[in-house]
Amino acid sequence: MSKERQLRKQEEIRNKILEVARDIVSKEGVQGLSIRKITSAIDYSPGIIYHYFKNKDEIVESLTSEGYKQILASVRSYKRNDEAPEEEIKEIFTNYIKAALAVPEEYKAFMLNDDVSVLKKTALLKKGISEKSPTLQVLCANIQRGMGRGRYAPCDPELTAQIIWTATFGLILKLMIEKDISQEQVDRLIEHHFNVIFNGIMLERKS
Amino acid sequence: MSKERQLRKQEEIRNKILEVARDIVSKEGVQGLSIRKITSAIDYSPGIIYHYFKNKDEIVESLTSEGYKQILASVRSYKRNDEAPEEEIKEIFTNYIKAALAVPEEYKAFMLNDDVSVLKKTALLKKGISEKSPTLQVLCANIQRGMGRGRYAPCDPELTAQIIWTATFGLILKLMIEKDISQEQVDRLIEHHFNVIFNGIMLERKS
DNA sequence: GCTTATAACTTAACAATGTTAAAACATTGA
DNA sequence: TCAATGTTTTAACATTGTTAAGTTATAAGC
Repeated sequence: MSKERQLRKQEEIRNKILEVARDIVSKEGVQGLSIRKITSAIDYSPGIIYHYFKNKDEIVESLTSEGYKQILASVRSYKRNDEAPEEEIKEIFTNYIKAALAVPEEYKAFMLNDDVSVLKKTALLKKGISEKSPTLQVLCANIQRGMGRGRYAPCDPELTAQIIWTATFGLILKLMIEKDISQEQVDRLIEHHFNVIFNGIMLERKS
Repeated sequence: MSKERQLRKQEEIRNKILEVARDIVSKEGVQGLSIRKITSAIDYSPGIIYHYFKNKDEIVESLTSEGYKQILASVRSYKRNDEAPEEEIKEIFTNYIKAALAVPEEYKAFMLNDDVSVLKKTALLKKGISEKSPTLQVLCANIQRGMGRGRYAPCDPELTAQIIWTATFGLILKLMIEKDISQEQVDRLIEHHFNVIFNGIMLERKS
């Protein structure tokens, strides 16, 4: 009768741990997180952690991948724009950027962790990349659409998607590291970022 | 009479410490570096470190900023190309990327350290940015040259330089995190990266 | 309701980390 | 040789993640 209640209680504490941990991470960064900080915040002894998690890494992984899921969730809503796929790309990635900037510590930890990073998962330059990352998938589809309509220059869509993706990734990290940057500056940078990606810096195409 | 000899000996040990530390970092990453690993490698006791360095951070900073200087040094040689400044840009940044890929751990630690990172120093969007970073400076000058000749679209050179810079930064990190990536793949990505930046993905300029 | 088995939690310790103060040793200059 | 200065070690401290053994609580069976 209490089997489910027991499991629910267990989940509850697990979530409490994650909640407190998330709080610490958002305030002091992922390196400011410690087992004892967590347990003292929930009035338990340090050892208890290992009843709910394998180790500290599992907490961090759980935390950051949840954060990334949240980012991906905020990307789902975008309006189809068949004539100008680049508008769709811009909208999707702008959402992605803003969502990432809302949880910078989680994002950095998730992306830069060699073991988990999406950057690693999306085996670069190999076919079928885009299936693993929804963002890359949509990006790829849009590029193909623009290409099909003769609006974009002929290219390898997956390769191009990777390039746009890494470029945007760099912008995000820059925005996170940079302090004292206003919302207007952020918007202006994003604007210019996509302007370069769509139009390039040159007036006439070469080669 | 031994004042200089003494200083030289001091410098020698300091360098030995840095050398050993660099070795550990290149093998085990910056997080694999520990005071005791260093001192046991040079057959000293842990405490000695603090005779030559303020603390561990100073070692890491010294290490990574040296690594970055080395990267910048490899960028100095490029051939002037007044008709096609983008070729110069491409050459400079390709050198920069390759040099960074040669010391990935140092580069990552240097760039992502909130306290030291160039990303922070180059107060974004403010006038006079480029003076602080030689790479940005040259990049900026090239953009202005291309613009002056009516080869590039009108833009804020400093802003555009920042965009190219962050985009390339993202590419570098991606290349570092991604394992099992061949030299050809790296070259192809770099090629495409600059192709997008120079030409954009669209056939005709919009807006 | 008592007993018992299982789950939840604490305690205390371990090893590894950065760091420091005091002591010991070495070297130099007079 | 002696004192002063510089160099290195020693031993400790506090903080980390982690674990094994013990303790307490909870639930199930009779």
